[in-house]
Formats: sequence, structure tokens, C-alpha cells
Amino acid sequence: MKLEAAKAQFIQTWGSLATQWGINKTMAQIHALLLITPDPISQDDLMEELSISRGSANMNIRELIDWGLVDRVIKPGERKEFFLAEKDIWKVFRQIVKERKKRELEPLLKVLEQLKAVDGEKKNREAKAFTDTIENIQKFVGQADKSLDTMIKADENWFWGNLIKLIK
Amino acid sequence: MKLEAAKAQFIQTWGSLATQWGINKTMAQIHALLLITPDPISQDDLMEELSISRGSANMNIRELIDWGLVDRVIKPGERKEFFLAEKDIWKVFRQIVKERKKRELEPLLKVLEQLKAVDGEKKNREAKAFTDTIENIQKFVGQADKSLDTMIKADENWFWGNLIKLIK
DNA sequence: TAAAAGTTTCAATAACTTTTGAAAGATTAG
DNA sequence: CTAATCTTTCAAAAGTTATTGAAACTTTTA
Repeated sequence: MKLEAAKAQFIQTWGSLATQWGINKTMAQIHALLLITPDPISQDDLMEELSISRGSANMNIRELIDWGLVDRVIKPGERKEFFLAEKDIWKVFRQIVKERKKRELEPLLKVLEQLKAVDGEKKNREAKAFTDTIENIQKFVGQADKSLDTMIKADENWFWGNLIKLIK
Repeated sequence: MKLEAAKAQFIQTWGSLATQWGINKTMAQIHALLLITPDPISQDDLMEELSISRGSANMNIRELIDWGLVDRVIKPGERKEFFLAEKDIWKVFRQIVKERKKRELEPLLKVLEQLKAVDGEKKNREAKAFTDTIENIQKFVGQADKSLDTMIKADENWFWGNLIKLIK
């Protein structure tokens, strides 16, 4: 397989996987291209390689920087900005978990906490089932939240090493 | 907070969370309603409660059954079908992981395997960076895949208990 | 300071996804 | 068998999300 074809397929695969996870396809494709390219790339080159417009490139690059997955790089003597992705997949993964946790799990926990305060007077079947489910979800999400916190701080070898010990 | 309001908020929260994860909002809302309702519900009641059409209800219910999150229930003497959701969140979570793993991780591993076979003759900087990244992703995804396999089989208490011990 | 080079914004448009509901297809009771 | 009841399908419509590209803005150079 030729390098160009392999690159193209990786970019496309990464992009379609992303859409299944609620992530913008173009953003994932830019990320994919940066992941497999050793040197920093300019916005113009990204636009060229992926056939995307200036606006889209700019917006998605900014989002990637926001997620902490891509860094702006200034080359001495060059006017343009260049972009470089973190290549260590474990770090990338932790960064994504960290962001999603902050954006999703934490707000969810707040909502669940409120929902427990449903009028408890009438301890009927319906109200009981509702609070039971909410409390179970809350426990589950709370536990996941804590575990992820630890994982974010953990070192890759330590984490996998222990997990593998645990599951063997 | 009144039960009806709390239910409505839970359904809405679950639905919008789902869209962030690439899951159809209506499907998640149906799931949410079934989660907090102790008894089986008919399609007509689902349509009524969530204000959705017959077609959408049917399609999304089928998808939920496909995901193994909802069961069809036949009530003796009734012509209609009723639907009931698994209430144990740990089981729900494992089921979702199992499905996504099958639908996404396993195909991804196949693609990655192919991509490693990039023309290796020219061991240039670019080709090197590409295969390095692909191999790293492959290792990572492969490890995750195995760990998830074990998790799927694990019992809740066993899993959390050990994970908490591990991370403390 | 003016022109050049680069970056960002945003309204219009395109692409994609979901929903609708009427029609066709099943199944059951009588 | 056939009428009644319930379920499924699917093409059109609505709704949602992403992309475009020209214009506005900012920074740098000379």
C-alpha cells in the first residue's frame, strides 16, 4: 500500500469514527492528519490536503487547540502559524477524557442531585422507581467520575500494568 | 420538585447528553422514559408521552431492542406489545460497551492492521512517522479492547471494588 | 504609517440526519 | 375467510449541523 493511500484511508477512518462519537468529522480529520505528520503544518497546507475552506480550517483548528490536542507553533522567520499534534496516544486519550468529563459528567452530576429532590411525600410506585433509578445512575456516574480522575493523573505503564494485573 | 417535572427534565437531559455522543436524541429519550418507569409501556403511550410519531417510535424502539437495552413484553390477553428497559445501570453500561466495541473497535483494529503494511522500502521521515503513529494507536486500541472484554464479563462489585483498590 | 500578509467571523448555503404519516403488511379473533 | 387491530416501511418534509468564502479585522514589515 502506498503511503498516500494509507494516509488518506486513516484520515477517512478517523473522521467517520468521530461522527459516531458526536465529534465533527473535519475536526477529526485535521487531527488525524496532524497525528501522522511529524512536522508542524500550516493552515494553508491543511486546507490544501483536506480540501476544506479557510473558515472551516480555522474553526476546527481552534477547537482542537481548545481540547488541548493541538499546539500552535511559531517558526522563526516565518509569518504563518503552524500546528502540531500531541503524538502520544495515551496522552491524547487522557486529554479527551479530561475534557469530556468536565463538559459532561460534572454537569450531569449536578442535574442528578437536583432530581433526587422529587416530592417524596407520595411514596407511590412511580415516584419510587424514579428516585431509585436516579440514585443508581448517580452512584454509577459518581464512581466513574472518581475513577477517571485517578486515571487522568496516572502514568500509562502504571495504569495498563495494573489494569492487566487486575483483569488477568 | 414535582414528579412530572423531574421526569421531563431527566428525559431532556438524557436526550441532549446522547446527541453529544452521536446517539439519536429520540432513542435516548425513549430509553430514559423506560428507565424511570417501573411497568412496561406500549408504543402508543410512548408516542403520547414524548409527542413523537408512530414511525419514529417504532424505529427507535427497534434500535433500542437491537442494542439489547429494551425488551419486548407480551401481556396476556392484550393485543399490543409493551416495552421494558433493563434498570441496572451497570448492566446497561456493559451492554453499550459491548455493542460499541463490536461495532467500532473491532473494525478499527482491522483497518489499522492493514495500514501497517504501508510500503516500507522508503524508510523516510514521513513513512516512519506514519507507521509509528499507526502502531501506537494499534497497541492502545488492542489493549483497550482486551480490557473491555474482561470488564464486560465482570461483576459490578468485583469490578469497582478492584478498580477502587487499584486507584487509591 | 501604509501596504502586505495573515487570521477570524458570520450569514448564506449545502450536507446530513431525523421525523412524519399515510400506505402496505402482519396477525388475530370471530 | 375477512374484518379489525396492530406493526412496519419509506419517501417526502422538517430540522439540525457543518461548510463556505467574502468581508472585516489584526499584525507585521518596510
